[in-house]
Amino acid sequence: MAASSPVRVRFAPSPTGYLHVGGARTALFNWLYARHTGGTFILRIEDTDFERSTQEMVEGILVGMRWIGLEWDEGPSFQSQRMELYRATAGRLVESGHAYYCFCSKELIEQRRAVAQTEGRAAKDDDPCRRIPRDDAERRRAAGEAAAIRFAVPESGSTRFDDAVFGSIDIANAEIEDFVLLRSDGVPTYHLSVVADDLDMRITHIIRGADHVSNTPKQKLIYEALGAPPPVFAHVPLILGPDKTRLSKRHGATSVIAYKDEGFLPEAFRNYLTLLGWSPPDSTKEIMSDQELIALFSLEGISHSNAVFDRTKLEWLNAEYIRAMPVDELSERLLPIVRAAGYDVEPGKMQRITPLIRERIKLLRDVLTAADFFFTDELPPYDTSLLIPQKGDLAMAKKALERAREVLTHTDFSHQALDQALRSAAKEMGLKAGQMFQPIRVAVTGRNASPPLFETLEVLGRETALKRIDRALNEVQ
RNA sequence: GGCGCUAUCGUCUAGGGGUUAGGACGGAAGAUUCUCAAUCUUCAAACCCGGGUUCGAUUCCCGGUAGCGCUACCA
Repeated sequence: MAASSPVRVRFAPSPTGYLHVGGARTALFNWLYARHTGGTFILRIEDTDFERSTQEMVEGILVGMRWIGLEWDEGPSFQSQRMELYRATAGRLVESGHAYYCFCSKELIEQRRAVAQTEGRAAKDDDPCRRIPRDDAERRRAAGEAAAIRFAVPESGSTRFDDAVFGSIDIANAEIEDFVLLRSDGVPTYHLSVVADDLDMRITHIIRGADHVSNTPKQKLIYEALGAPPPVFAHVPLILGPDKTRLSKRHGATSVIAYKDEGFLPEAFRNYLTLLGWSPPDSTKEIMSDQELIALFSLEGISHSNAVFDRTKLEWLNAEYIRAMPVDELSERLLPIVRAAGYDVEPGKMQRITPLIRERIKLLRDVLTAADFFFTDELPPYDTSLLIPQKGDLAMAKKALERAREVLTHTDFSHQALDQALRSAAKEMGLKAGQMFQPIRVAVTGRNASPPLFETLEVLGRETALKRIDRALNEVQ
């Protein structure tokens, strides 16, 4: 591969499922590499498995890609629309003697494989069709006999490639089966379509999951048979669940859209995923903008071992991004979530609530539990025993609330004024701050943990605050 | 079964022939405080095992073990 040719990378998902975390990370690495090198990022949909591919999943993948913010420069192209290319490529391979027609039944092949395995050899099928003279094969095909096209893997020697992550990998050809290129129904298999497309699209670097390492020699063989130089391969270690098995639906949220719905920020998601299996030259740096990520990203920094997806750390990172976000912007992102939950909140009010909860939420959706008491007039039922302060009794709670009621009736509703007035009231009554403030907090929020009391009161307003205190006094009678 | 890849705190990782093996999340303790959160300080926590090479291996080599991947007319 000429070092000077412009970088062209691709993400090539198969629409048999939603865009999952592993796929998103692969897409992200490709995107980062393209942006880092000023290259081109191509999206290609590998939908040659007609049984399992659906239009819905294609949409799902596009939606996922847009949400995580990975813009592609070319595509999406669809393999289902490029069948001619694959058939022609398979034809060339037969022509040049690198592939042959196979007339075997599925059962026959399985039988041979099983025998090979019991003999302790590679579970590999040695296909006698390979020795059918071409003329005979053509005749049988012309007579209407169905045939697949298999690649004729060299019987000796080995196939080697240099992986940008793992280094040199060498596999004995004797271990590689004569794999199918074109199914008997004329539909290409993965090995054929990837190579044909990657060649056609002039892909220079293939960055993909490490589950493809073992496939790579097969593809290298196709490149060689086609007389084409192979691209650079860079295999990225896999993402595991907490039980160290490959991340899957069993581990809960697996579609990236689920993360969107939970209130993760795409920028935090990108940051976290980039760190999963890659580290910058200065591994002390963890919170990085897209600009930094792009500037620093390199294939050399990709690690060699699989990584466990750590949701807790993702949440921490997300919280970091939330805290760093300007109030206006955060408020704008929060508002639609609040409204979707059925609360009718004015943007102006949301702006005032946001700074009070910004440090208290990890996910955007947390706004619903952290600030619900701001959104409704009437507080839902709550545990009134919470009104009683830790160091105090019911009588004390009542006294505090009654006094608070007086104070709130007359005091200016700014948090400074409230702070001062309530504090001196507590002092007069000989109550500690907590003994005075906790009952009020519970009365106005319905819970014993909330944003700072005075700021909360300020946003709530006099009318609501008094109403809630009255209610608390009633419940306590 | 065969082949391949990998192996540093619980997790993500840095490092690399001689280091107090560094950072982050999480955990613990403390400070602050009207609660919670945030913040700050401190602490605990790792080189898979066995050989070899070497003056010296966590680092290099070999073997073992374990995990993962591939082993389809799926991708």
